[in-house]
Amino acid sequence: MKSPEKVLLDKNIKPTAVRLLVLNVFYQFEHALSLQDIENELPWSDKASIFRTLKTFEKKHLIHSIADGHKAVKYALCTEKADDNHIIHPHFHCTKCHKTYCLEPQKIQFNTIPENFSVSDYELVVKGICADCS
Amino acid sequence: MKSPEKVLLDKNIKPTAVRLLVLNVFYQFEHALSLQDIENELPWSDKASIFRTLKTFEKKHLIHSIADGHKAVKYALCTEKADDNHIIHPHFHCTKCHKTYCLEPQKIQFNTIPENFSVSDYELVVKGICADCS
DNA sequence: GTTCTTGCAAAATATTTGCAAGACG
DNA sequence: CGTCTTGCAAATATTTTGCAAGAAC
Repeated sequence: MKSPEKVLLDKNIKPTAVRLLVLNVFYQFEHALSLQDIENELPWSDKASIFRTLKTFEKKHLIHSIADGHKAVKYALCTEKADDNHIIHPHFHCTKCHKTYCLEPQKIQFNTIPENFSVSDYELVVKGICADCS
Repeated sequence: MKSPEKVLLDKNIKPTAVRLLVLNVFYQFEHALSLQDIENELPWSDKASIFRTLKTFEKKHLIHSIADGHKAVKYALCTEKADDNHIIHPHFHCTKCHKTYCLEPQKIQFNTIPENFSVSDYELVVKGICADCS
């Protein structure tokens, strides 16, 4: 298990106090987190700093954002994975508790893209009821 | 071609002035629209009324919402389609002009859903560059 | 010193509700 | 009358930026 400091350094992110705190929050939860979720976990940190930390993490591909359609955008750690074509990044959004989970990446075939549209990424949100709620 | 009034009546929505205006805006555009987009098209209508119109349309399944991760939620007309299992509802989000298009529904096989998670819907957002921007 | 990060404040953007007047049956 | 719809105002929620102090190199 890599130390949090090393995780950040490997991504070329300076391991500052706020950043380590935010990263640790991600390690604590198995589901995706909104800015508000993280602020709730870190009441003594400033929301703007957390916001900028998330943007930094996202730019450096340490986390990715997920639009699950419920309230704010959520964020989750990126999985180590070759960014191959036609690899889909699936998430599961529970319509009851509104938690969003990352699922295993999966290859798909998809062939209804119109002419002259070029694809860079696929984002799938599966809606339903999670194990905790059923 | 059904008249707008009939479209609303068929969905059990009373065809009022604001609702017809909003519906017509959807007919005018081939891409998905945010609340703000619609307000811009209807400067003499009240945003709250448009908002409630969208919620009504969504509840009656005349339109559906799309979270493409860019700014506000967008809405688009529902296609006539059997709500079969494993039918995916794909949208294309252009990362340059930020327009979101509906793509043709497509059947997929998807098998990385964990135990005890029950699926009700799949929503796919494909990211890339649209024909207008390339 | 120069660059980067942080906290505080506040602006900007987006969503949602309360309420009363009017429309409609 | 009773229900539904609308416009106006305002509350709430969410995202984003400006700026100055301090930390890091």
